[in-house]
Amino acid sequence: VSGAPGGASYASVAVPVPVRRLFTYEVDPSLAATLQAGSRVRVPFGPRKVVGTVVEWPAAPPEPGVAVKPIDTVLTHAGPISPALLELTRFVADYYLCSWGEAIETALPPDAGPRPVRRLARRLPAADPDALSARAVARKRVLAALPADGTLRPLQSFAPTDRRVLRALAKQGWVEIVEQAEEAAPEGEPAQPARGPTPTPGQAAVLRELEPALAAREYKPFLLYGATGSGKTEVYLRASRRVLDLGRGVLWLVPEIGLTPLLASNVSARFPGTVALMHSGLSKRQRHDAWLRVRDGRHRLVVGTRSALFAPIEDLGLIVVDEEQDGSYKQADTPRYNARDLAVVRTRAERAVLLMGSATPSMESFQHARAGRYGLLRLGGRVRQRPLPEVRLVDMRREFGLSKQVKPVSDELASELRACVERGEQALVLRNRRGWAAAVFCPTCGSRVVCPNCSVTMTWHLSAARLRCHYCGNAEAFPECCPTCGTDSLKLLGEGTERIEDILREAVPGATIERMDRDTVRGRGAHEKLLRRFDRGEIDILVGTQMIAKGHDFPRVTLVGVLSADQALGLPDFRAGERVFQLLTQVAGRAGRGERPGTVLIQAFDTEHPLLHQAAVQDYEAFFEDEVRYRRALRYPPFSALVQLIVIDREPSQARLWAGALAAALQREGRGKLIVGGPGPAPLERLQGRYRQQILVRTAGRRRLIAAVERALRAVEGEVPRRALHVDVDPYSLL
DNA sequence: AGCACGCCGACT
DNA sequence: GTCGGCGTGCTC
Repeated sequence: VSGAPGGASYASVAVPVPVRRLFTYEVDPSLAATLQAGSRVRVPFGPRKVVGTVVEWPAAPPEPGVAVKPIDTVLTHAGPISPALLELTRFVADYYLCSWGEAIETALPPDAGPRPVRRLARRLPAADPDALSARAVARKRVLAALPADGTLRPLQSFAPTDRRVLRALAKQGWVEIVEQAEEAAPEGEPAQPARGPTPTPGQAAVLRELEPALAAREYKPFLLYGATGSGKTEVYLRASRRVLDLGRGVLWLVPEIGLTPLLASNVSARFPGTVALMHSGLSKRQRHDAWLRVRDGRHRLVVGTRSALFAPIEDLGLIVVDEEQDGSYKQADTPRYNARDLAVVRTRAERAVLLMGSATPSMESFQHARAGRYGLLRLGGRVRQRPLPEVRLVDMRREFGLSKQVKPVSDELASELRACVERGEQALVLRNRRGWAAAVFCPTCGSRVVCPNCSVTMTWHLSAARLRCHYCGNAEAFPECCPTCGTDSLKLLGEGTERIEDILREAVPGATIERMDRDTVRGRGAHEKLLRRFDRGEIDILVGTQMIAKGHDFPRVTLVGVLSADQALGLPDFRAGERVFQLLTQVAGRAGRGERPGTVLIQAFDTEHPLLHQAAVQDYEAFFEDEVRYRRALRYPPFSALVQLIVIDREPSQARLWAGALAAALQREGRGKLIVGGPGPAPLERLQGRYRQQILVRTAGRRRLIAAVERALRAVEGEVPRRALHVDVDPYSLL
C-alpha cells in the first residue's frame, strides 16, 4: 500500500489552513502502531509546527519531487476523532467550500491550554510554630494557620503576602507545597427528576406520530409546526425521554440568545445528571471539559447552540432543532455552515430522528414538509387555552394627517402604554434600530453623514455623544457643519431605541422604562440579568431591538408595540419579507402569555401590505403561500440553491476586474445551467475601507451548483487572490 | 492562517 | 547608510 517493500509509509493530513488541499507526511515505523484515521498529529508546516488531523492512513506516496516531512508526534491525550465526526467535517468542507482542516477545527473544542493547577500547603510533622524564633512573627502566624495534623490547605486561601511566607517556610523545610490538577467542578444536579405536566391532547397526538420513528433506528426528519405557546418544548422533552430510555443520545440545538443556560436548567431538572451544556458563553476550559465528558459518555443529552452540532455523542438517536428558522444557526465566518442543515446530514448518517420546531418555519423547511420530504407535525391550540393576542395595525399616515407631525410613537400606542402601566402590567416596545438617530441629514444639500470607511450612514448615539458606524465601529464627534456643503443646519433623521426610550419617558410619566439593545447589554450575563429584572416586575416597559422578541415567557406582558414594522420590508434581500413576518409573529407571541389577554400594536406606513395583515392574524400559511409564489417566480430558495460570492479590494477597479474574471469563470463552468447574477456592487458597497463586488449564483441542483463554483474558484486561483474572496453557500442574509 | 522573503520611506 | 512598512507566495 505504502510504497516499496520495507519503504516508508505515508499519511494524508488535513491542516488548519484555508487551503483546500491535503498534505502527505511520512510515518515513522515507531508511530505506526498508534496512528489511525482521525489521529491528531503535530507536523512541520513551512517554518512552523501545526496540529493537523490524519484523514487517510496508509495513504499513497506523494508525487515525485515533493519533499515529504515526517510526522512529529501523535497527540494521544485527546484521542482520535471518530469516523462519524471525520465524515461530517468532510461534508462541511466539500459543501461549504472550506478546507477539511478548517472544518475539523470548528468541530473540535477550543484548546483550553494546560489544566490549571491548585497548589496546596501542608505542615510537615516536625514543624512547630513555637519552635520558631519570636522575631519571625509572620512565619509563626502562617505556620500556625496550617493544620497540625498535616492536612492540605489551598494556597489560594492565604493572602498574597502570606503565600510568600509559605514559600519561605517551604524553603526552610517546615512546609511542603504540593500541586494538584484542578478537578472539573462537580455538577450539583438534583437527584430527583422533575415530573413534567401531562401532555395536552395535541402534544399526545404529535408524540404518537413520532413514536414509531423514535423506536425505529432510521433516519426520519420532522417539522413540528405550532404557534408560540402551543407547547413544543414539552414534545421535545418527551421525545428526548423516549430516546434516552432506548439508550441512545440526544442533541438539542437552540438559537444563540443568551438564554441557553435557562433552558438547560429546565432540561436538567427533567434529566438530572445527563445534560451537558455547550454554548459560546462558556469559557474555553468549560467547553473543553464538557466536550470530553460528552465523548466519554457521561452526558447523553447535549443542549447547545450552533457549534454543539458537532458534539461527540455516540449512538445519536435524536436531534432537536428548536426555532429552526433562526438565523443564528448560520455561522457568519468560515466555515459558513448552517447547523440546522447539517443536522439533516448528521441524523441521516447516524440513522436518527430529526425534530425541527418552529411557529414560523423557514420557507425551506415548510416547503420540504409540504413536499413530503419531512414529516409535518401540527401542534394546535395554546397551552391552558390562552387566547391569541388582539393585533391592531396602526396607520402612521393617518397618524401624521391628524397631528401634522411625524411621531415615532403614535397616540394610540402611547395611550395603550399608559393604560397598561396603570393596570400594573408590562409592555414591550420593539424598534429595530439602536442609537438616538439613524442618520444626520443636511437639508441644504440633501446629503447624509456617511462613514469614511463604509457606505452606510453614521448613527447618532446621544449618551455616548458620538456618531458611530455600526459596521466598522468608527466613532466621531457630531460635525459642526455639513461635511459636504459646509452649512450648519444639520438635522437628525430616524429615531433609534435610545430616542424611543426618551419619548416613552415623556409619554408614559411615572413608568419604569429600560432599554435592551447591544449598547445596554454587553458582556456575559447582562442580557439575562436585564430580562430577569423585567421578569421580577422591576421594569414596566422594555424598549429594544429584536433582542426583546426572543426569550422568555413573561406572564405579565399584555402589550407589545412594534415601531416601523414595514421598514425592513424594503431591504434588498430576498428573505426580507420572511424575516419581518417571523419577527412580528415572534414578538406578538410575547403578549398575553399569562392569564390576561394581550394586545399588539403594529405601527406602519404601508398598512395595506398583505404580509402585515397575515402577521396580524397570525396566518403563517397565508404568508407562506404568497411568499412561495414569489420565490418560485424569481427562482430563489427553496426553488434554487444559492451561493453568494463577494470580491473585496481597497481599489474598486481591482475588485471589479477580479469579480468580472470570476463571473466569467462561473458562466463557463456552469455550462449554461447557472443563473449568474452580477457582478455588481454588493448591497453594502464599501465596508471597512474595502470595496465589495457581489456575484449571486443559483440553480436548482445544489450539488451541481457547488461543483461548478468549486471549478470556477480553481480556475481563477492564480488570478484572484484567495483573501479577496468571500464564498457563502446558502447565505442567510445578503446584506 | 502564519510566516518569510522582498522591495521602497523616515530615522540613528 | 539601516529599520520596517505590509504586498505576495508557499506550506507535504
